[in-house]
Amino acid sequence: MNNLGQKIREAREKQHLLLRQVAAYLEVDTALISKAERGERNLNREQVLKLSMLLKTSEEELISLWLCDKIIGVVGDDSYALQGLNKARNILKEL
Amino acid sequence: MNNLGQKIREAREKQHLLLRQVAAYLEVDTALISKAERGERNLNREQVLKLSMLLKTSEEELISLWLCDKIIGVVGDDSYALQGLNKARNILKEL
DNA sequence: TTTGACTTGTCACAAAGTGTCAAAAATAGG
DNA sequence: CCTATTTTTGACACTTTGTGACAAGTCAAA
Repeated sequence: MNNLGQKIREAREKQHLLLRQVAAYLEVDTALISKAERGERNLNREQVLKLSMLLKTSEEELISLWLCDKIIGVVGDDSYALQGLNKARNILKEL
Repeated sequence: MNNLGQKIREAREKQHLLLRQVAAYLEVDTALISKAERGERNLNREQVLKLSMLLKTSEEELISLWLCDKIIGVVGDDSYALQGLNKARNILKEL
């Protein structure tokens, strides 16, 4: 499971949209959306942005979930994950 | 530039080691170390661990710098980077 | 000018990511 | 139960990215 995917499925069902419809909106195959919702495939930033419109969800929420998933994918189960995260956080806060 | 690379170069010079020597220790080409120190190439986890021994630097410090670089590479210049980071942080704190 | 340290670019190969398709599985409606 | 529709799955071709090695390059010091 997957944070962004979970959110997307939730929002999609709340709006009574089919995978097929979401896929058409993003101009991709239905299978891709199915997989994205279950965390088997990644969407790209533009696709997430478009989804935030279609699904009436805040851009910030969706994009930060998307980033969150990518981060977890990268530091995942490393025993120093939190330490790395904190270092990154401090560096990004500067900019 | 690169956080891990910077640290490694610093530590290597403090110990008066040559790229060649570090490379031999890790059993890779000298060029790879040169690039790693300048952030052009990534090392893998084992290599970083071995380096922490050779360079007498704490494992935690080096690995978390390594993770930090990976995180920044992924969320890099996204305008929601910090929000994503915070979400990831909260999730990882749970586990 | 020669030597040794470091850097750079390129190569071949491996690994991972991307979107699509067809078919299978699950689900809902009659 | 049967059928139609939605969703999931696995395979595929293709592209992109990563990896390690090599050879040639720069540069400074002796």
